Amino acid sequence: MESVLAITRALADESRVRALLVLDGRELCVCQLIEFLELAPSTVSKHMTILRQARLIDGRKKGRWMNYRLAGEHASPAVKEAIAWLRRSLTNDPVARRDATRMAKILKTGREVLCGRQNARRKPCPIGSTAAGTP
Amino acid sequence: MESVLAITRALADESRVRALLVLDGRELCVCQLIEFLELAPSTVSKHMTILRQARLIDGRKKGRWMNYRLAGEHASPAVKEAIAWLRRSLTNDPVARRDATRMAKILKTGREVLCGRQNARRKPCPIGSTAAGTP
DNA sequence: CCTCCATTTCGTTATATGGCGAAATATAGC
DNA sequence: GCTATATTTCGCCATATAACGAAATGGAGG
Repeated sequence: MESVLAITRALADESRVRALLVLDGRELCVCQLIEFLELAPSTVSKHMTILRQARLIDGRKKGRWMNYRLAGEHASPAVKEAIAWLRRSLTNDPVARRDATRMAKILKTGREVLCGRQNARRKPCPIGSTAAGTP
Repeated sequence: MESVLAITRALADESRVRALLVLDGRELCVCQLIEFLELAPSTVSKHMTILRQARLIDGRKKGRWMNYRLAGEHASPAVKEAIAWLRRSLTNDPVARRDATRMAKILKTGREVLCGRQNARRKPCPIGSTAAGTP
């Protein structure tokens, strides 16, 4: 019961739902999620922690950068089905569509703008290997 | 997006999840749910309101008694799939199993004990037509 | 070692939420 | 009309939660 409640509670916040949807099919770094959600870094970090504790996402550190992606094939059936449910239920949602467009732009703007947004004069995120713009 | 969040938020509480599970395949009256959840009548009423607003359940009044059941075939795909997800994810859950056993007993004890529990010297709930002990 | 940078953790604050009891409302029977 | 009863609504309270900024931590490079 607790694992199911961890999932439902993790999904009970709009920012976390939106984050999960843009994580579909790609790995993103915290800095990209911060840009996307337009929240403070500490807030995004906490949201990611909640999603991770519910096992909805996996995180891996690459140098200074922390990447997150949706739970993969090793995930429990409950997790997999919850993610599938979210995806199906919000496929035609206007917010989700607008988010997808925004995220595409964020991935394009990439390095210079991205980290610079959060702290002036910051060194850009390096390009990662999994997705364009992901460190 | 709001309807999906209404669903996820409704599922983010253990009592509401447990109520949904015992509503599977049966219609129950508030008094039975009060007995089952061991919460105050006002609390159960509020939980049911949340579930109803998320369209996860339907309610209908029968005289003084209010019956609730899971959303039926008219429900949205998101609602249907969320309920199915819950059912599948908690099929073997010990809490859910214990709850099912308890609810079977509550249905058996029926009228005399049920309403009497909540207010001494109360008239028993009349027997309903949909399930044993449901008004 | 240092400085710089990304992220997490911590503490605070405003708001939301789950619980209760009391009051209000709705229904039944006389 | 009345009384009795089931349920909902309201108000209150304790706790949880989402947001923020500051501090702490972890990693990179010199």
